[in-house]
Amino acid sequence: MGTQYNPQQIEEQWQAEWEELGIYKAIDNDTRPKFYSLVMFPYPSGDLHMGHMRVYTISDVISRQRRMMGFNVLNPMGWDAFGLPAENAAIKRKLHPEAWTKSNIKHMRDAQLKKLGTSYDWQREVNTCEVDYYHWTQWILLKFYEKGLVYRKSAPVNWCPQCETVLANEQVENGACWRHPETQVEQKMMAQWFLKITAYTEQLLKDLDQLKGWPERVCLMQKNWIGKSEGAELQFTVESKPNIKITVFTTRPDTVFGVSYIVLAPENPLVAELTTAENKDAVEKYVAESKLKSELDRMTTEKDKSGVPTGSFVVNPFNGEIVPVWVADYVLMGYGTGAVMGVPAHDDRDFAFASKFQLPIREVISESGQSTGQMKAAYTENGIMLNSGSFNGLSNTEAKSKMTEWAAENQSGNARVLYRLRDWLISRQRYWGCPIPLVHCESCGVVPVKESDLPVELPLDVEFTGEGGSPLGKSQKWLHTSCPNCGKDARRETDTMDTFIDSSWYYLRYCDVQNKKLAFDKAKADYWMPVDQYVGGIEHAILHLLYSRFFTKALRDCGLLSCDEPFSNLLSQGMVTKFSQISGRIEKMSKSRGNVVGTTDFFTKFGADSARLFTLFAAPPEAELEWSEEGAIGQFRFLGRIWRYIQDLIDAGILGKESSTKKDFGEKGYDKSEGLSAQAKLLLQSCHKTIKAVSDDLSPERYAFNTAIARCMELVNQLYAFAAAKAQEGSNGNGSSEATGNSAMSKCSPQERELLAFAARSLLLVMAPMAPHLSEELWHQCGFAASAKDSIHVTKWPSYTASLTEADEFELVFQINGKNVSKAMVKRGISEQEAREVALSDDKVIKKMDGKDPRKVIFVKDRLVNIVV
RNA sequence: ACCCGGUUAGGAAAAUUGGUAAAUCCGACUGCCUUAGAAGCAGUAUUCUCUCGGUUCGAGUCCGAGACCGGGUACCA
Repeated sequence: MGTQYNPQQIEEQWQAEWEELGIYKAIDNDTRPKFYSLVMFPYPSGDLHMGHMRVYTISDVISRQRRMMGFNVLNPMGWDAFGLPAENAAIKRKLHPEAWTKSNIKHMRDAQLKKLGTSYDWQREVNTCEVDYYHWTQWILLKFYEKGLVYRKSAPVNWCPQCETVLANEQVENGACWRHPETQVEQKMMAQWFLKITAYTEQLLKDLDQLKGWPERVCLMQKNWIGKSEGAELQFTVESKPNIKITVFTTRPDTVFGVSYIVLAPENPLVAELTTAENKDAVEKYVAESKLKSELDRMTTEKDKSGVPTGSFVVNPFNGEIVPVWVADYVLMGYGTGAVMGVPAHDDRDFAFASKFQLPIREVISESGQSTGQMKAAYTENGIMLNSGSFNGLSNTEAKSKMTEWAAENQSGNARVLYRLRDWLISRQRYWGCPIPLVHCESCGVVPVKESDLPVELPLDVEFTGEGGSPLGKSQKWLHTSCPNCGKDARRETDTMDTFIDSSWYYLRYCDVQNKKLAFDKAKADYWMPVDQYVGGIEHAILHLLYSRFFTKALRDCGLLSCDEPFSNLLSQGMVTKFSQISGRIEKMSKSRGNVVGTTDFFTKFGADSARLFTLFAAPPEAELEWSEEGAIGQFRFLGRIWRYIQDLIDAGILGKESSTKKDFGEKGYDKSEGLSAQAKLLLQSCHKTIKAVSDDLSPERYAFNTAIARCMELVNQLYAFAAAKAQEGSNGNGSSEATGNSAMSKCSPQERELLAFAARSLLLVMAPMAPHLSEELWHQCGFAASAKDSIHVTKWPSYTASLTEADEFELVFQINGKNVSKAMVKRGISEQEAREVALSDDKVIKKMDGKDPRKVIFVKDRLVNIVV
């Protein structure tokens, strides 16, 4: 009797063995084709749960299968280790962020990711909070600075007057400070550092077309985020002050004859200039109120339009009409020119505004070109121009360009393309981030730190109170330095970088992690890049992926890299959910919802292989997956079935290190079907079919892990059916309840023994990427391994014989008028003529046809005959 | 509001190009067992693919309309 399947006994042992053998090491410039497999590296928050494990499992299966397919696989792992939670932990628990982060990393790496049985090349581990890494983050920033991609300007920040510090957006809860729910957060203008991502807007937009391997919706989200809109800028001269012109941006220059007012954003500097004495109080009050509103009111869905008139008027350049200038907070200073022309007849928002304040509504486009009278809503469709002077009668799309031309000729406007994408604010007034390597000198201004003086290290002796401004500013020793330019006293920049910067180039550092002279060697990066398969959460569809694309392009333009796009293929795995006691609903697995399933308990009870199989099996990778303990145990049962079957084969002497049964079946696999029983033939077909199906399912075109596992289960079911049939042989029906066992197996002929060995071999190989521990253990037990140092994970992926993937007979279906009537077993490849004869002589068909003549007969090869009467 | 995506047995899902709907797992049920099982073996059942209309010899699959569910964006001019 063989041993029982006990994952605890085998998993840890093989994990150690793999590490020792170094089989997951990626080799620079190897002759095999390269495959760069990447998973979004985690923030080391301390503990991973089953929900997190999904992405690592998927990425690991891809890596392992590609390795078996003969690729030189780079499958690295690292840590996105800077960030706010470490600082919060420091404030709360008096623990230094570095200590907190490092102990979390150790736990996640050794007790969680390794225990999952992942195949990472740990020699390439990257940690963004280590000097070795952020040295190069700073170096890259200096390269960008040289290129003019880094600049400083004033921008609003969230400011808590109680803490006297800047808050990240996540620290603002319902408009209040996360530490002081009673204190309203204010918007304060401060000088901030920006990265000029807008220099790459068009490339970022255009190259989305190249990303054929990305989910369409991610491309669409990026496209919307970039938000290209084509239109025109039009100038309206202020009536009382002709030297002042208000420039508005509009995508609808064709509606300019319908302008009944102009609106300025409250922050627009023109507001003060244009407000007349009698309107001063009202306008100032309104501006002050809207300053406070911003955060809180953005949450409310339907906002009532508000606004006040400035008392000034402007002239419409097209028709000379005089229209009033208002201030309203539905106009944003940050987009376009901070001024908008109000066309109530053809814009929903303007319609609402005009209705509320009884401003005129003039129709200038309609379906027919005729006035439709009293309007009840804005007409935003295309149509024919009216009330528009010489442009009347044109289609509005035609008028758009004609009117823009007219504006340009008359010095009152021009065509203009606008993007929603803004420059990237990278300043964070925090401690636990990468210091910005710039120095402020009284005489020289902003001066970059010399490359040779990098890295600018984070000082470790900093106090964390969470109050009184940036922690770095309080470290006097660190703050004061000398100017790299003139040598006089200077101050370091106390802002640190947004952590999205750290994660915008980590995939490049993996290519050359040890480099002490450069962020990465160009040749090595060019060998590995682009990433062949990136796997990660949909929550990074916009920012992380867009920033990384920007970095790749900017680094390319710095001459450091050759590729245009970092990630050729992207897989966004769905989230893992579970019923939450707190909300009473099925929700995303998370600590706050109280529905997490820990990894350690499950791994010790049922093993990592069962956890891996369940997360792969329960849903396709992009779909949501509900964690189910019963379901996961089902996978444990499945593995137990494989284990017991193979033990029986070993007990029967069919397999095992000492057994003499053939263990390698060459390129085509075992392919002798002559002399096999019907049941054995089915098994042989099942083997070839499984290899084909799993190969297809694990290919990048499909990544259908769920069906791959289902195919493996079918093969196992077929193996049991074969054993049951064997047990029946000669035992007169009421045989033993165990299908397998020595008695059944020992009845096998030498040919059947070979077939079983082939089946076991094939099954273990195709299961290896998904259940790496069990496959490896049984591989060795069966004697398939060439030596103790050999591994199934570096064994060649099996091939199959196409002709053996199907039975030579199949059920030909007979339909009458598309409805199933009958069927019959016939030879595969039967000709249309033969099939037609068989169909027309079938009893049920004759009966159903009732003597009628077939009008038409449709034949689908190896499937059906459809008789139309 | 707008833009995506989805809806198949009790639950999760399969069905590469229109061609026998329901592979596989969970759950339920039945039988077997001289180790009665969170883990064995063998077997059974459930229903016609959300609704309506169209194209077709033939539609879960393609087209149109609607219902419901999920996601993204959110005054972007």
